[in-house]
Amino acid sequence: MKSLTSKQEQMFDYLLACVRDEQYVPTMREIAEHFQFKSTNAVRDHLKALERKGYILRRDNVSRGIEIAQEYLQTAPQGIPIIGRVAAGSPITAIENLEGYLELDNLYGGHAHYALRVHGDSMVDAGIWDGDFCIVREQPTLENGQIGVAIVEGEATVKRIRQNGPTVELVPANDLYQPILVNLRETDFRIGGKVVGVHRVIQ
Amino acid sequence: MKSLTSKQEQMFDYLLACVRDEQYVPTMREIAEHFQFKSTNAVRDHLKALERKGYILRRDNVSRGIEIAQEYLQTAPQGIPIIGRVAAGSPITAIENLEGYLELDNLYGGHAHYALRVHGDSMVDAGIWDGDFCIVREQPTLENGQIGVAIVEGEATVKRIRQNGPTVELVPANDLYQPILVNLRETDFRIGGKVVGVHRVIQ
DNA sequence: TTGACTACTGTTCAGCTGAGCAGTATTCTT
DNA sequence: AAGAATACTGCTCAGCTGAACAGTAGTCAA
Repeated sequence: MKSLTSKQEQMFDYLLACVRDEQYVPTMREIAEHFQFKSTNAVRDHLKALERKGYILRRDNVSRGIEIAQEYLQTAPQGIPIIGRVAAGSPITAIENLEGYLELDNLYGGHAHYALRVHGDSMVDAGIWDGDFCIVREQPTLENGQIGVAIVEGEATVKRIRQNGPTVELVPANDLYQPILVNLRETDFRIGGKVVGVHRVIQ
Repeated sequence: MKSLTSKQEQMFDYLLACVRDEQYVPTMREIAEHFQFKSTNAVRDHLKALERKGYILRRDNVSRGIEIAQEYLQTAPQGIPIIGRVAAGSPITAIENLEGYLELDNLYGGHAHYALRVHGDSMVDAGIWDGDFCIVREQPTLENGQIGVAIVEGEATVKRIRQNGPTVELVPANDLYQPILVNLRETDFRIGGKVVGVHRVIQ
């Protein structure tokens, strides 16, 4: 994007502040007053420059018809910064270390996902601990042996799920527990989805 | 909040659509045209009602001076819905099962947090696997034995950290590895923070 | 030194804008 | 049966608004 002069930048910052912080687009006269211009034409020239350089869009002949270009309208980046290699000597969250942002909506967004809190330690060997949140993608079936949510008689549990004909085997990941066998002919059973993520809050 | 009549609701929905989806507050005449009113006074009456009931705020004598009340301006809830007990028979993501939303910014927001991708299996017995994201709260010290980020000669690793006088012990959570001893007098060492969360993406 | 660009002042003008008043009709509550 | 609220039409008016034109002054590159 083309660079702005210092005056143009001031004006753009003012517009951003108005539109983003208030929900409020100023008129040319309001802008003129803010910058203590004695003519609206000063504003007009600046707005023209900002439009030409792609920072704003304007609706002609419409009061308060200024629109901030999409790419400048973004709010602060969402999520937690992901740090890659730590550059020697620099503070750990320095920009040069930044690899991206960890954000659940971005990671799992778009499809039907939900989180389920795990009770008990039956899945510890799969790295799923008591109290962890399982992030589940809703889907009606699983490949044999995948970890998913089994809903047995309305009760949801996270297990490794294997189907053998009319019997579904819910296999814990902990030697202290035995697999649970569910007879599809006798028991109300459905699959709540596939576990696609695990989140643990410590302390 | 007071309830709206159906016409008032239509108008409020229209305003919400304009303001939220476009960045654009309509004039009374634009609203009148949209609803095919022949007089702006119909709009005026509705806006008055909406203002009286607290759904909007108005700037008097200002063009496009409509403001949506803060509580209605919220965008869609962020994060992944957390499902509690699954009500029998109902679809799993039904509202009655909803317990809240899993959202990293809410969980860890406010303070200086970052995420660090774990390489290797030295912390598997602590439930931190190869490829997991550790969510780290920046802090300069740890209590003895807490899991945190150790930065040794600019290299960041997640370990259980214990300090014995001039020596720091980086203890893996895996019997296959030996603790690493760091001499503070010889080695550049600092603590990158405390691990307060773990996130794993499966598949 | 010429021309392009930036950064304004000053003024005019058509048309937009919200506010206000006077009505009408309908529905709902008391 | 009466009053209040809703849901409009129709019209006027002061003041706001963006656009346009004619200037001035400074900077900067060719």
